[in-house]
Amino acid sequence: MSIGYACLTIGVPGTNLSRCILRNATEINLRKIITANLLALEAMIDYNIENHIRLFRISSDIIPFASHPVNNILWWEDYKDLFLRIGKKIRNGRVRVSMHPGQYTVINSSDEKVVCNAIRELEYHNRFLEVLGMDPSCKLILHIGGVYGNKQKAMETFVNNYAKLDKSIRDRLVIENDDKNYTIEEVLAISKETGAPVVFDNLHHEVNPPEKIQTETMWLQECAKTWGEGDGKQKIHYSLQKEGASVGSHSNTIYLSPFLKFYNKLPNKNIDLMLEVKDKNLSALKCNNITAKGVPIESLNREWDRYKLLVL
DNA sequence: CCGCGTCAAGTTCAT
DNA sequence: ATGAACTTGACGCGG
Repeated sequence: MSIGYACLTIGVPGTNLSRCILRNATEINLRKIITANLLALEAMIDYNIENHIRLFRISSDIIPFASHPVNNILWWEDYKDLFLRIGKKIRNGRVRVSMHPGQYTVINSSDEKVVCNAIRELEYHNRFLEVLGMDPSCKLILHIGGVYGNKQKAMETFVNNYAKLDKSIRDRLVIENDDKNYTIEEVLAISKETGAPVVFDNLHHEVNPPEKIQTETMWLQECAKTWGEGDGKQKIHYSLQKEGASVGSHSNTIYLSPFLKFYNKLPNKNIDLMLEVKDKNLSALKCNNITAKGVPIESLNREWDRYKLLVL
């Protein structure tokens, strides 16, 4: 099992991402940010490899306004060398990367323009992974979208619009249950129509349980069946509710007791587990260290010092 | 230079 | 009908 984290690396110099607001998005400024962010991404990848973290979600914010008309930069050509260099590190380091288009990416919208923008957004993410040279086991994770007062119809819209996507995007797309609208049961039904693999998110599942009552283990096994030959290992998302915060918000850190309880119940340990947690790499190290074998002790000690300094 | 309000996009829910 | 939450911390402006 690889355990990974999303988008940002805590406490490591040179890994901070830059951005700007729309009215400052000049070509010069955008280029400055893109270069800085690609170097930051490289630093995050270096860190992950050094610390035996083999699962990582790349932030959507590396290229600012990537699917917005204000950004006309041919970044996939102009920064190709940098992409190739980073991609090589990712492959040699055997890191599995993914991306997760944001909440605005809604391909089942009743508004055609929204769908159009969502497709542009998917194209951006897919291109990013392609330019890095990542194979289709490096996934794009997407929620189903809105309900619009008629879930059955909204699910059909998703299936129809999914079918219209380029094959290269379809080959990467993975769908996930969310905390408000679509339960794991419904996402699995959509998977049946589209063939898209399903990511099981434990907290979303807890907060938004399906009508059909069955154990988490059984849902995990059903999701496992949706992962085909070229899709790589089954992936799941794991997070804990932040105490005292609104329902579905992520905890600051992963507490080992509930994590181990979850881990021990997993029907198949040969899967990849993405943590969604505020302390990012620190929890990834903690969870990797308690489940994995063969992590060098000096790496463990160094990271524990870092962890104590920042979190405890 | 410090601190606090702001930030592309969509949807749902609360008021 | 309008606004906040979702989730997020860096930016950017005003003091």
